[in-house]
Amino acid sequence: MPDLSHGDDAAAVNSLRSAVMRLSRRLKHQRVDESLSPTEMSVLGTLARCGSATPGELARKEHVQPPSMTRIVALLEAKGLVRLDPHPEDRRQKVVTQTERAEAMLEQSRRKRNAWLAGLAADLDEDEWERLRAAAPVLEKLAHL
Amino acid sequence: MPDLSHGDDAAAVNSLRSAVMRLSRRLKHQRVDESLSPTEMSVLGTLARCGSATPGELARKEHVQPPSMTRIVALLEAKGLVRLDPHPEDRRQKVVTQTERAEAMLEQSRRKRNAWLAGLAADLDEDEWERLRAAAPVLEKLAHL
DNA sequence: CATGTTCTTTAGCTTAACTCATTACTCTCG
DNA sequence: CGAGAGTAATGAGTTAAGCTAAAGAACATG
Repeated sequence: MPDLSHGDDAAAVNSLRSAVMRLSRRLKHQRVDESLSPTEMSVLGTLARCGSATPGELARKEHVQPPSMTRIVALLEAKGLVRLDPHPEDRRQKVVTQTERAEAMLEQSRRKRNAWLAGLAADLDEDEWERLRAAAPVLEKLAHL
Repeated sequence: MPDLSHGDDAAAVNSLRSAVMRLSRRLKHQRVDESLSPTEMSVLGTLARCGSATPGELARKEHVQPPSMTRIVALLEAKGLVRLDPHPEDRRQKVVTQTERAEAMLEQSRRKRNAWLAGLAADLDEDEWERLRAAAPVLEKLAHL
């Protein structure tokens, strides 16, 4: 249980908010792959982990409103990275599944990401990396809390 | 020096990217103060730390293009949170300083943020908070690297 | 001085989200 | 069984927050 009277928590929240906003701005432009927005990348990543999901589930995971996810899924489908099938039990829903092409592109983007990583490596020491690794799951938790 | 051959780094980068994008979307909506965008808040925070700065400096710190900062500063000025003075040595530049009103509003928003924090406190244990505190400065570094 | 460079600003555009409303389907309860 | 309530995806229009290109003013340097 965090000590709320401790000023450091408030300061950390401040600092996190600033850093997250600035970082997200950078990430928007520093795309590992042109032609694919960060949210689209994120959706592909989610699909890679979960296998397949309905648009609604994806919207909840990405913290985006359903209409936005409809649009994103449509774009991904147009790029051949995703397939839409009817839901087996509920004909209102659809099932979004990534194609083999998406796997190939994820692999390719993983390579590019490693290059970017190498660039960062020069500026962060091992202790800093360790902190990032440790915090990553907490940030994920925070993101969909 | 990070071990790039170690797959965990790539995974962590993936995870960080996703989490940062989702978090930034949440932060956009979960404003501690209506009527003030996250970037505007961030600028006020920077000014609180640095005293005062030129629009150009602010743009570099926030990783925003100069025209965007012009707009942001203009909005802050319209809300009476910031004052623009001529630069003492270079008449091309201006000096942005926060007003007493900004300090009051920062204090008020600090209170609201603590309430939000209290909400989160229930869902994070002390170890997780510790990781966030530890990672915050690294994220800041990353943000303006 | 003249030319080029830097800082801010203006104007117009793009993107990626949002809200509201609609359609299609499912579920529940009388 | 059928009517009304609820939920899923989507269509249309809007908004927000950044961007680029270009202009104007002030500085710096040959």
